Amino acid sequence: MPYAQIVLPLNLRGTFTYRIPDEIVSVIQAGMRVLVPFGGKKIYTGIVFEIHNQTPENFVVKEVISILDDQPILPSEQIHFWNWLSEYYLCNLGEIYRFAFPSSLKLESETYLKLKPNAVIDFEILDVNEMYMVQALEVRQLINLTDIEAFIPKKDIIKTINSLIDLQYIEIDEKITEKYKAKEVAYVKINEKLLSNENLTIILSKLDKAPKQKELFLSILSRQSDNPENFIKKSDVFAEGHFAQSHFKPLLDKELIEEYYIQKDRIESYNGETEEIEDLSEPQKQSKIEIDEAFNEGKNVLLHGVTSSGKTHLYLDKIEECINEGKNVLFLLPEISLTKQITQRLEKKYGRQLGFYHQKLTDFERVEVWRRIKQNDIQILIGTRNALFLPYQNLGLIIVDEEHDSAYKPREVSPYFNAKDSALVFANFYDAKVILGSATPSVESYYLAQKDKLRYVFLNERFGNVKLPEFELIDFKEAQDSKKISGNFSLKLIEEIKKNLDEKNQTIILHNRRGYANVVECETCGYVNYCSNCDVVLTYHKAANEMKCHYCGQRASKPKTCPKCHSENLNERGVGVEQIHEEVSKIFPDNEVDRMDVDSMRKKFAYEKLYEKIEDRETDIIVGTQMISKGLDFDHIELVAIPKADSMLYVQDFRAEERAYQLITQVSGRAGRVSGNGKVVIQTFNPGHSVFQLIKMNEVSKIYEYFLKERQKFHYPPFTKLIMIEMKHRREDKVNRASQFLGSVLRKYLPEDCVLGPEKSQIARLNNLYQFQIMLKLPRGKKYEEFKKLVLISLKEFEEITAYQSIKKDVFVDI
DNA sequence: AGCACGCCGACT
DNA sequence: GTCGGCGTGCTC
Repeated sequence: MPYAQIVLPLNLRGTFTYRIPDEIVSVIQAGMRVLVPFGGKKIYTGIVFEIHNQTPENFVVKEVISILDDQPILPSEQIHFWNWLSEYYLCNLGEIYRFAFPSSLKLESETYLKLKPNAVIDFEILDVNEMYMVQALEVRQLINLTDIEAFIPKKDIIKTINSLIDLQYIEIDEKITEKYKAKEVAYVKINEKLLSNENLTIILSKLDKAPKQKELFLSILSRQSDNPENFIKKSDVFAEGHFAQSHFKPLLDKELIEEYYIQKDRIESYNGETEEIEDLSEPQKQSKIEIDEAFNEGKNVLLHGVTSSGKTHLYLDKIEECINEGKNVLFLLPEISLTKQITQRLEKKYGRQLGFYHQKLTDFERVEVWRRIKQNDIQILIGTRNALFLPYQNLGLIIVDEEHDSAYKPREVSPYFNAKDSALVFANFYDAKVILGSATPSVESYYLAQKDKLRYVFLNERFGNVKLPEFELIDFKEAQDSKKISGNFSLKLIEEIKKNLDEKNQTIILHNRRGYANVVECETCGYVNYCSNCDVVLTYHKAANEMKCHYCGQRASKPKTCPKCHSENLNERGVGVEQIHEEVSKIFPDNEVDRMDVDSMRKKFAYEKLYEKIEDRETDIIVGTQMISKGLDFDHIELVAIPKADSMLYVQDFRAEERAYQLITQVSGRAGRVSGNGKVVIQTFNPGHSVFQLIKMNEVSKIYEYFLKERQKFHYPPFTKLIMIEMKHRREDKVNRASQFLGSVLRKYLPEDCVLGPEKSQIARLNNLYQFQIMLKLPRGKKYEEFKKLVLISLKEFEEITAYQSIKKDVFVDI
């Protein structure tokens, strides 16, 4: 007897077994969607992962209700990929399913039923419920599952439906159940019968009493005769504002014109001219040869290209080759805002072969891309991490741009997978190649390259041999002692900025902290303003004049006096980007100073407006957070200043120094892109710090040697594997006890030095949930697989304790 | 995840 | 007396 293992869109471990009814056993395949009953009355869209003949023993199996696809919607590569993801990242298949599928492809109980046309119903054999159902369907034709509850007891619904389906009396309406509808565009044309009729004058004279209608008719006629090949969009006719529906309708009624519809893609494709890619420069050609060699040896590539070295140019070249071989390309980016530039370059060449996929698309747009990929109608897909789940037919190359970016593994949305690492595995299932590209590769990728797990290709020269910016360190302590400062700026730095302004160049100032002041503290009693939902101090935002929690988003007004002792001595501590912006505006009152951070960019088109201002050189100085390190490719930025560089280093995170290096290098890449005279000034209390010294020397391999040595010394990745288990509950004692228990279970199976904690998370309470975490430091290699199995056993043992089931538990593999 | 069941305190 | 809070158990 055939059974199917089915994945349901629920956060539950594993797959569920269903019996396959005889009628569909010949057509059902892995990767198809099916409707199945689950629990009391719910119906879900599941995905067939496996078909087998093993009769399950410990439970009563239910039957698959129906199949939704006539061929698999998921290719087998995706099934392998999902299985790998769920094993490697210790997450449930259901979570992956939810994340991977546009929601209109996952129907739930909103499923409609209807009577089978031509069904001859024998009422004699029906029971009461079946009778009700058939009668209701005769009256209403279509009924969704929820409505059926009105006349049939919940527990009998599934039984009734199944038996009526068995009798071939009713069926599930797939056209209705598919929530997705193609977008249709209205077109108009002159009624064809008229065109053969030469007597247009008579027709026109009939319209004399309705001049507007006549005008409209003539307008459509002239469009049509001017350009007989072109279809006339209805919206274009109305666009000029001359005509309204009230002129249109009578013409339709008189059968002078016709209206018709054409299905259209929701996402507009580029229809302009396509052009060829320019030739590669000599250093780029060299890199290309190295990439080709690596690919021939079956190796993937880490392309380390300094800022403005033209990595994109190389990508384009490899994309072209891949397309010519008849294969498809996936181009991954950490975030949508970066798609613009790459798109502009690609769409000129590939036009409609190009597709996009990211979190900002509407559900219907996603389905459209999904289908085009399935039909092999898109050769190049540009997208963010969720684009890994599209049903590619023939993938040949994956490019992971800005591979170091932490947006590839956000901690907010489950499943918690790293898109960069997953891309390497995913590509393998298709026998495709991967290029990881960055100007500042992650330490982990660099290490893989050292071990030749990835081929390291270094593009050490800016395009056109433009010089990299020069670095200067300013000792702020010394400047302070000799009184050569003004606020947060040394006089020397002010001088540098002034010089740059005099030369009519633009300056970027990086300060990676939002808000105006980090803390508002009462000088008299020491009171600080905490968020009421989180264990976090509120940040003062002067521009919005409010206190904000950067974690839960709570806002409060700024207190004028201390809420506790009513003292007016409120002290603002901790410098935010707003304060730096204010300071710079005061130092350079005659110049245009703009701020760029999430708070100032929140308004619609704020980013676009500022972008234009910078491009038109209306802005002289841009003060911003890490946001300014991405995408600001302008020709006249010559100076990058980092007044408080130390703030980036002293963060409680073993990657803090790596992040600081990446951020500084990325921002510095904005300077002197054309002139080669770029300069970066770093102000620090600690100019002797290795990170600053190594950046200044610009000896890339030494920087990575330094990072790797530090990581090895303190047993951090890539020398160990980290798994972090975070537990949350609104009652502190409960989550504390639970985490202690899980800690003890883990220690039972794993060596003592592998388990750290539990301890309170850095933010002990977030959104009113108390948080505790356990860190697992596991060895690499074979041992890791072994230990991870033990972790899984521990987690299962923990889950068996019913008292702890209300605890939210997140597992982060490779934190 | 969702839903039913069952146990306790706050109400008409 | 009942309504509804949420802790617990279960789903192929």
